[in-house]
Amino acid sequence: MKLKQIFKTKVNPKAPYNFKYSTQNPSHFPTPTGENTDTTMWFTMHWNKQHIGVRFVNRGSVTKPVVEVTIFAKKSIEEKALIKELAYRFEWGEDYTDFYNLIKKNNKLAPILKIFRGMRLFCAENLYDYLMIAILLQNANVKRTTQMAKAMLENYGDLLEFDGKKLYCFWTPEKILKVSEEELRNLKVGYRAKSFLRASQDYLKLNEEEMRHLNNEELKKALLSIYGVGPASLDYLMRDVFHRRDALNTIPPWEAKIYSKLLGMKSTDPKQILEEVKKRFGDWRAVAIHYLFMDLNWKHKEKPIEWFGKIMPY
DNA sequence: CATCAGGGCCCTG
DNA sequence: CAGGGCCCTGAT
Repeated sequence: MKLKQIFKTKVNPKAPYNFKYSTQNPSHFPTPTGENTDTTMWFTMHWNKQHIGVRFVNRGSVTKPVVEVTIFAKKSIEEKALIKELAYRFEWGEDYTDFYNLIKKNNKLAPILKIFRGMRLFCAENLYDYLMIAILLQNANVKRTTQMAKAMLENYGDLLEFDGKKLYCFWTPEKILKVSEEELRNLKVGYRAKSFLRASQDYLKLNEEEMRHLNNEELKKALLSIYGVGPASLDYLMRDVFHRRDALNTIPPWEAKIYSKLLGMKSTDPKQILEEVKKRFGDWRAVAIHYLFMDLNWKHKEKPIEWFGKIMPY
């Protein structure tokens, strides 16, 4: 479906804000729901029962941040509420001063701030979309995840046309619940067919807006009540969708190998690594690991790092 | 060529 | 709490 421009405005994220590193993540598997350059980002979302297209253009600098936001849709949209939502998802108002103070003397993190100061932990997706992504990631490598995501989007997503781009919008829970498990299985998503359906049912009982105000324990309980969400997906959801800085409590084996190297540790035991990360970074540990992990991924993208390529073959 | 570990979660014992 | 089953990929 073709969308038209509804409004264009400028926002000022709290400085320092690094547009490039706060709008793209080289570790993510490729999805046809968004596109990036270093200065522009396009993506799709659902908002007030509408499909919308979003474009960000960097019009400022790290110390004087300006993001031009253009919204495409069919019908009118209330500007203020949508900008507030985007500010939440992209952390435009967040203050990382305490984190920067905490790592001032850290020999691994302090040096990379020269490049990454002003990077935020953004998440373009809402809870439902990210839930579907979490299920796509389970028990699958990047190749398989990408293939399943493509099949699902082509069959149940909506193709939006705006600003010369054609990008898919995720399916809605209502839409997917009308599809049979067998039909989903035909897309080679395996047992995840059941997870998509049951997670969609569970999601409809929740209120994402209210969940943002829950404390960690309450939020954790609510998320674990969703079928298909276990300890690993929980950390991702808490960190990305709900911006909890301390959402690092279970480390999968392959991540343990990476963090061990990044932190200069001998052990690759997930438990020991978690203890060390807690000791060094406390309640900022999810952010700290994100900074280290992004540094690694960007370096790998520019010039492949052998040991990392072996663990993470994208 | 066949086999089988690995990955994250649910469910049963 | 341990362990089987789900569904594929990729290493052996």
